[in-house]
Amino acid sequence: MTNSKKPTIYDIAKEAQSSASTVASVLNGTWQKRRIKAATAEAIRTIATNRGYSTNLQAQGLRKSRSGLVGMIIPLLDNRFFSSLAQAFETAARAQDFYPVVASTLRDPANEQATVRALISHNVEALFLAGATDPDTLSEICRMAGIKHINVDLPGSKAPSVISDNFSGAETLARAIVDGMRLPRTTNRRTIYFIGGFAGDHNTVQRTLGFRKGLEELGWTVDPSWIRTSGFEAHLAETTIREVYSQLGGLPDGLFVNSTIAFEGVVRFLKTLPIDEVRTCSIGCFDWDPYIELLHFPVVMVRQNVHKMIAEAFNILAAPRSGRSPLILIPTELIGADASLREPETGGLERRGR
Amino acid sequence: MTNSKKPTIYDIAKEAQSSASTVASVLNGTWQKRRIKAATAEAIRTIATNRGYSTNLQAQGLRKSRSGLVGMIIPLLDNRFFSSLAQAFETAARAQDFYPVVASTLRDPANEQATVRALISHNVEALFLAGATDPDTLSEICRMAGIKHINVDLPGSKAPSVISDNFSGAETLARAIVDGMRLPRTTNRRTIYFIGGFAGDHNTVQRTLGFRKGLEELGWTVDPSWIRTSGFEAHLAETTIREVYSQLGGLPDGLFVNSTIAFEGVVRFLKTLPIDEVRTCSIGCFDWDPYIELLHFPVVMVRQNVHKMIAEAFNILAAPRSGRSPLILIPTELIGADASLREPETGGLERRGR
DNA sequence: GTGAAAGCGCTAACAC
DNA sequence: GTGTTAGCGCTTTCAC
Repeated sequence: MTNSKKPTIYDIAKEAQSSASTVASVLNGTWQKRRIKAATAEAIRTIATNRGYSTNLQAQGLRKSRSGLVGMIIPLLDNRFFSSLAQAFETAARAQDFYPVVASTLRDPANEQATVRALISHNVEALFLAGATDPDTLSEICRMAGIKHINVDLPGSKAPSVISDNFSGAETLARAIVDGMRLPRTTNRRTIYFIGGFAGDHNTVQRTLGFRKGLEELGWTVDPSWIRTSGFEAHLAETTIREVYSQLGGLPDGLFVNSTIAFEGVVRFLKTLPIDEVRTCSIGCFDWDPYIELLHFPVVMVRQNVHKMIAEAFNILAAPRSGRSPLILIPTELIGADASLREPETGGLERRGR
Repeated sequence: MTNSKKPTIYDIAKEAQSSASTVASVLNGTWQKRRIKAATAEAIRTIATNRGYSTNLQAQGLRKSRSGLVGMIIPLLDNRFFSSLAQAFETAARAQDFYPVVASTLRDPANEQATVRALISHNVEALFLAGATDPDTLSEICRMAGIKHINVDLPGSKAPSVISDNFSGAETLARAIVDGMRLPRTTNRRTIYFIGGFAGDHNTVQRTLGFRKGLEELGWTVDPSWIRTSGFEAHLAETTIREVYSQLGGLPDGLFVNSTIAFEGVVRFLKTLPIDEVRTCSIGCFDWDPYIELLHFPVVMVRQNVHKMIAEAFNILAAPRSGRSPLILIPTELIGADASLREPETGGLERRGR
C-alpha cells in the first residue's frame, strides 16, 4: 500500500519468507513447472499485488536476452496514412505478444539512422522500417547488429519489402478517372494531369507508370507534360494546378492527385472555381481521407491496405530466413467509384518479385 | 564488418587489449574524467565502429536505475488530435534527451491499466496519461510504483492535469457561431444545437457549459433540448442531425459540433441538402481538420494547442513536486472566423485551478 | 591512466 | 517443493 521505490522479487521473497527464485517463478508463470505449492504461490501473489510489484523488464530482458520489443520507424505520426500504419503495427505486435515501439524520424536520413541505432540499443528483436528515405543504409546498420528487419511502404534492396501495389493501384485509378468523364466531349484535346509527389520517390515513379499504362490501355496518348511531380507539399500542388489551369484556359478533363496532402492544395484552388466547373473535371486521389468523400464534387480514391501490409511483414519475420529479399506488393482498394469498376478481389494473390 | 550477435564491451576490450571499464568509459563519454589517453580512446572507438557496437540500454538502465524512457498512453494513434499530441510528445521528449514510448489503449479501461503496467515494467521515468477514461485508477497504479505522471487532455484528481480550456473555447465558438448568422432572421424561434460527445465526459460537459454561457451572454435562452450529446461516433451524430432536421422542419440557425468525428456524420447528412440551404446555418466545430476548411460552406473551428499542452506537462514534471494536483488550462485557438472575433492573445495567461 | 570486482533485478541450472 | 548460485552487459567505486 505504500509507494516509494518499486519492490523487487527479493523484497517480496523476504516478506513471504521465501526465496527469490520461488517468487520469480510464481510471478512469471513458470511455477507449475517447478511444482510450487498452490498455497505458496497464492501467498506470494497476494503480497506482490499489495506491494504493487511489477517485473523489471529491463532485468528480465537482459537475463533472457529477449526484450520482447519490436520497433518501427515512420516518417511522421501526424499523418493519416502513417498513423494508421502505426496503429496497425501496434495492434498486430501486441497480438503476437510483442511490445511495439514506434518512433518518428521526420523524413530526415540522419534522424532515421540515429533512431534505428537507438531502437537497436533498446534491444528490439525486429525492426520495421516504414517510408525510410534510405532503407539500404539502415539495413546495413541492422545487419551489423544482427537485427531482423523489413521495409514497409518504400522498398529497399537489402531486406524484404512489403509495399502497396502502387503501379496497379494507379492504373486502376487512372481508368476510374477516365470512367468518371461521363459526357463524351467534342474536343479532340483531352487531358489528364498527374499532380504531386516527387520524381525521385519510388512510389511516385510506380504511380506515374501505372497512370500512363492505365491511360494507354484505353487508347490515350499520354503527354509527358501532364505529369507534374512537383512535390508532396500542399502549396506546391496548389501552385501547379493553378498553372495548369491558366495554361489550358480551364481545368483538364481529369486529375490524378498523388497523396492527400497534395490534394489539399488542389482543393484549395478548386474552391475558387464555380462548383459546376469543378464537376466537369473527373478527379482521383491516390490515398484516402474520409473528408474527401464529403466534398461537393465526386472524387475516386485509392486506399492502401495497412493491415495487410503489417500482417505480411510479420509473416515474413516469422518465416525462416530465406536468403532473398522479396518484394511483396499489397493490393490497394478503389473507393468512391462505380462498383463495376473496382478490381476483382485478388484474395491474397499479391505478386512476389525479385 | 561481420554480423551475428551484438558485440559487448568485453568483446571490444579483448580486441583492444584493454579492459571493460576502459571501453565503457570511452564509449559512454566519461573517459575525460578517467583521464584515458586520447590514443587509447581513439583506438577503442574505431574498433567499436567497425564492429557496429551499440550500448545495451537495458543493461545500462538496469545498472544506473535510470532508463531514459518516458511513456505516454493515448486512446488511439489513428486520429488527428491524438496523433498530433503523440507527435508533439515525441519531439518534446527527445529534445530533453528522453526516449519516448507511445502506446494506444483503444479507450478500454482494462487495456489502459495493462498498458500503464507494461510501461512501468519497462521502467519509464515518467508517464503521460492522455485521454484516459479512468485517470485516477491509473494514478494509483503509478503511485504504488513511484512513477511521476501527469494527465493530459482529460483531467484526474490524483495527479497534475494539463487540458484544453474547453469551457472558454466552447464559449468563444458559440459566440462565433452566432456571429456567423449574418441575416437577422424574422422568426422569433432561433435555435442552435450542440451535437456530439458524451455527457459523462469531462470535456463534453465543459463544452456544453461554455456553449450555454456564450449564448446566454448574448441574450439567448438556451433550451436544454438543443444539447444532443449522443456520442462520439459519426453515425450517431448523423442520426441526431437528421432527427433535429425533421423535428424543426429544417436546419437550426446554428450548429455546434463536438469533435471532428461527429462532424463527419453531420456533413454526411448536410450533403443531402442543397448547398444554399446548408449555408443558412452557421456551423462550428470543436476540433480542427484541414479538410473541413475546404468544404463548400463555412465552418468555424476550435483548434487545441497540443504543443503547449505537452510543454506544460514537461514543465510540471521538471518542477519540484508540489503536494497539490494542479489543473492547467491551455487556451484554444479559433480558426475560420472574422479576425475581430478571435480571443485576444492570452500570452500564457492560462488559469490555474485547484 | 587503467584494471578488478561488485551489483542493478532477473532467470535457469543445479542442488537437496 | 524450494533454495543457491552464476551470470546477462553495464557502471562505478576502489586499487595500483
